[in-house]
Amino acid sequence: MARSNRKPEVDYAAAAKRWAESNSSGRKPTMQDVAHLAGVSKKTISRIINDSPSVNEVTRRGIQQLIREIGYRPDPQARGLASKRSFLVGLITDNPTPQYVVNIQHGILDVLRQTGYELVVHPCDRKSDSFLEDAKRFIEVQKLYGVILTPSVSEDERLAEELRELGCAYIRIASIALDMESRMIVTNDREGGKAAARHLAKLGHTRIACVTGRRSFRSSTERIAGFEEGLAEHGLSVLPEYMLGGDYTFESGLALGADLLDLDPPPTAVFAANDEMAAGILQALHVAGRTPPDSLSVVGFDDFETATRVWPRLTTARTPARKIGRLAAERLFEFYDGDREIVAENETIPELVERDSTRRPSH
Amino acid sequence: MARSNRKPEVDYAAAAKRWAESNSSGRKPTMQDVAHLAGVSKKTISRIINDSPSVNEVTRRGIQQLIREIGYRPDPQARGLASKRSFLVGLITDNPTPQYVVNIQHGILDVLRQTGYELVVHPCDRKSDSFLEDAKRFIEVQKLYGVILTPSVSEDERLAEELRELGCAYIRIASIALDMESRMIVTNDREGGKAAARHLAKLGHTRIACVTGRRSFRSSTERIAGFEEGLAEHGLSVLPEYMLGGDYTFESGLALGADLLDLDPPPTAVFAANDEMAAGILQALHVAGRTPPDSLSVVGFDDFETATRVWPRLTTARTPARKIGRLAAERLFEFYDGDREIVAENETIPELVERDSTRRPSH
DNA sequence: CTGAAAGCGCTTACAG
DNA sequence: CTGAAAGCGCTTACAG
Repeated sequence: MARSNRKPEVDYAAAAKRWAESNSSGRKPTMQDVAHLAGVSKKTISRIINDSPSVNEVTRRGIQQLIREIGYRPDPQARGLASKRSFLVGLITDNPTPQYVVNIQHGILDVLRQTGYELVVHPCDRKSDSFLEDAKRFIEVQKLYGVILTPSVSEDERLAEELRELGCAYIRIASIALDMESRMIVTNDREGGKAAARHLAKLGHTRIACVTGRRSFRSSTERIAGFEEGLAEHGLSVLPEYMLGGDYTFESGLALGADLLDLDPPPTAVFAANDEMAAGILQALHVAGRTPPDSLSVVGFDDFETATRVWPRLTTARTPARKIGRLAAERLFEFYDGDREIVAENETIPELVERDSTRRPSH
Repeated sequence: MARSNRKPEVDYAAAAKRWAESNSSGRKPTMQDVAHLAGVSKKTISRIINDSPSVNEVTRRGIQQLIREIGYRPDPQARGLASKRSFLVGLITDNPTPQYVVNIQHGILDVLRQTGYELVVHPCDRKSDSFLEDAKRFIEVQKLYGVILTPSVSEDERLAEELRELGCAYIRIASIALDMESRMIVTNDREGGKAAARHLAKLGHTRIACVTGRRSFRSSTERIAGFEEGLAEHGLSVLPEYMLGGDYTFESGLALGADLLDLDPPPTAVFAANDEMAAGILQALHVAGRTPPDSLSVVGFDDFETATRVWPRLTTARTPARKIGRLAAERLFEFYDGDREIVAENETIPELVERDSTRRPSH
């Protein structure tokens, strides 16, 4: 049984067996137990679970095996207390679209799973007076490992500033770069707007309306700006009176959809800055007895469930929310690892999905 | 400055001032600091933050004020480490409807906000081999204060058993009582099904179809059973060949909606066990060139966003998800407080919302 | 590459 | 009603 390496003194398999036999009570092993069984100090076990490079390779392998066999799980609370940093990732959102939020969550969890980190959700109201204070307390008290921010909280400069002061890693998901590359996932909504415009222009539309989100939402201004750029490529533009201001809700789409019908001459197509408003426009048409896309083509943005539930099914620019969540989480961990090179993507491009809500203008 | 009570020895306001002056570095106060300033032991501070009754009232008031003034926040990690219980509530879900999940989350957070507890989300796949093991590790490693389970994981007896063995408080949200009262929030889907049946019967429908969810989903069997009970009150029933088996997805509704059109004689109304399938049926009708509810009335279940996005807007039985989440969280904390009397509701009744997808049969 | 000592900020168990 | 001591399970900072 000659070993090819030194350090044959410790038989880790036997140690595991010893533990199993002496632990009839089913007590969970602690770092102390592992250290004792392996004949090393706690510090060495600590180095191993923290992936410190300075541990003898043979020792490391053996102890990793031992850890697996006896089912040792480091206590996140103890680690947190000692290191002043928890194993929790915070997701701060103020986005009202459940489909977006849940998909982002799933994307983040795709990365967190099996890492020992958990996701703590924190919806908030950015307009509340205590917003900043609440967020600060949440981050500080929980000693979050890092935070992921979705639009529109991601656009809040004061919150980003606060995070930096607290020394908390964060990733901002937004339609344009608002921060250093290592802290951004950019969704490039402008390109999605462009794609929507090109699609309508190619179908032959010329009298085209827009329903925007609030001006304070960067995603909306980007989507609309992209749309206008795309139209301009074809020598087209949106007349000022065809530019209607919504707020990303279905209800605003429903109300503005009715307004759209009163426009003279009527537009033959409309681009809504998100699917919820596009769905509202479709419903307004149904209420008025129209059968879209007969007299009006409608393009949305996001491609969440709503897009395929409505009739006709929406042509829309897709926001790949789950992927965005995944990228954000990957970047968060790279950021913190510091020296590892950043290789993950940090940008997504919306892709236009053509369905039944758009067709050539009928005349 | 005579005080009406003994214990005038400690001037807490002065103590707070002293802290503010001596703490120019901005260090967060710890329990030790508070104890020192108040001239008591840590144990007394501990009693106060844990609402222990055995503290002198005057002392308690003064120290609570002191705590507020110097901004002391107990460290959840340290508390967790010492007490072997974290300040985290887990939400274990395997429900694919984002609108449900997000609303439940919001309901739970309505209760958790300002308590210091945080919500950790844990979507899972109940069919996975490692499901039970994963859940166990999550609960154990994080030392969760408690867990809230939504359908269908809430229906898993092995998981409930596991939770009991781990000594972890839990609340099951389900359509019927599956556990002791203190561990259940019952949604009574059966009543919703009944209401749907009565509505259709009153409109004069007699040839009525059903689209069910999977038989393994209790909510579906309850909804359908309630529906049949409601019909029976009016001497009606669903013919076996009018009973179609879906799986709660939009896609299954779309496929079965097409099948519905081939039935001879055709039904004049259909009850789908959730909105997603009802939306699928509506779309199948549109695809076939029908204009519901002309030839077919459709009733759904849930009243999530989808219900009002589709055309015609769905008549449906409402699942008050946010309220359900709130009740579950309230119950979770009562359960743990032990001796407090349980007064919160533990049951919700779906309410029928009448919209445009149902009308009298046309003949 | 490895370890001994001290400490993170609380609670527990006990004593009075 | 209150407190002194020990300990929860780790990491840090230092030393070698």
